[in-house]
Amino acid sequence: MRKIPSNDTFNLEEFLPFCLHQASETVSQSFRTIYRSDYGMTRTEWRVFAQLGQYGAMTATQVGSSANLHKTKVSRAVFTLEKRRWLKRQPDTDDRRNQIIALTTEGKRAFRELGQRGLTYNQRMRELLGKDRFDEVLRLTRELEEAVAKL
Amino acid sequence: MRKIPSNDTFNLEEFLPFCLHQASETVSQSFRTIYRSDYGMTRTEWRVFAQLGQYGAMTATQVGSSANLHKTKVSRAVFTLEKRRWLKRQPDTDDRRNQIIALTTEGKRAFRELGQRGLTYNQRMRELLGKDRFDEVLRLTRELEEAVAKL
DNA sequence: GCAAATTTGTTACATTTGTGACCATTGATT
DNA sequence: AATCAATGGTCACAAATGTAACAAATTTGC
Repeated sequence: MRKIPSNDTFNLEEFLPFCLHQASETVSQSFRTIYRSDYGMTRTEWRVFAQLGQYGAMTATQVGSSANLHKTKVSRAVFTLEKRRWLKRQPDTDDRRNQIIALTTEGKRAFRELGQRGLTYNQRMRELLGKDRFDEVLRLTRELEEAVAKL
Repeated sequence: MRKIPSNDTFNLEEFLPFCLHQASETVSQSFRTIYRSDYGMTRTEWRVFAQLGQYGAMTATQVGSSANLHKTKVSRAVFTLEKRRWLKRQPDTDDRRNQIIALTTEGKRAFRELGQRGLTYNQRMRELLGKDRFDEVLRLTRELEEAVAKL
């Protein structure tokens, strides 16, 4: 009596969405305390903030498409971050539907801090996992997205 | 003037939580339509359901620890799946706090269907990504969780 | 130039999730 | 045995998200 072959039977432990979700959530939660406890941000807020810190001023739509966030999520995160005075909006004179969003001076300062924490976290994980495997993970995440696009 | 080195500057595109989240969400959403549109299930329900289909009867706590779901999430998913008559609960005579949860006959039938869809999806992704890379992803997801545990 | 279609962003409402309190039961300490 | 702590599960309330409708600005097609 042989073991059930994984190739013609559903097996959760080899099911890509499940495995990825588990790993991703485990990793995300381990970083969460930094933006959450230390800065009182939600995951969405942190993601919007990081986009702006990384790439500079852009419109809400651009934030959303770059980080894969629905426009309502972006809208709400922008509102909250604005209240915190970490970003401000400017009307776009070319297309008055847009608003250009950019970090304030204080927002940039906060981003330098948080970016530093993120860098430290990343380096730590790179050590723990091994640099080759870490880089392999990054490469594979890109390839995964390309693969899904071909579905 | 050289490019900013990735090793001493925060860079979103190499930030593990971000990259993993993007890939994981992209993959999850591409499978979502199957349990969602076709079966009207939420992600949490599907995850609880898959645990039970895969591993058989167990307590709510076991479901949660196996799939990394908070007990309230499990509790609510179990309630919904029970209404749908896909699972039922039995009191545990050894420890009357527990309830043993198991799929019903109809639940098992549904799981065979959904499992088949999942298998097909997984095989498709394996082809698209390449078997080696696919297997590599699965291996790395496990190693990632171990790495986080050492944090 | 103008009506219809599209895009940007916000809002209201419904659904889902997070958090803490809670009850019932079991285990541990004495 | 009596008390106290720990565990399994549910509930109520708050916070976050998804969805659809919307107004305002722009683009398209005629």
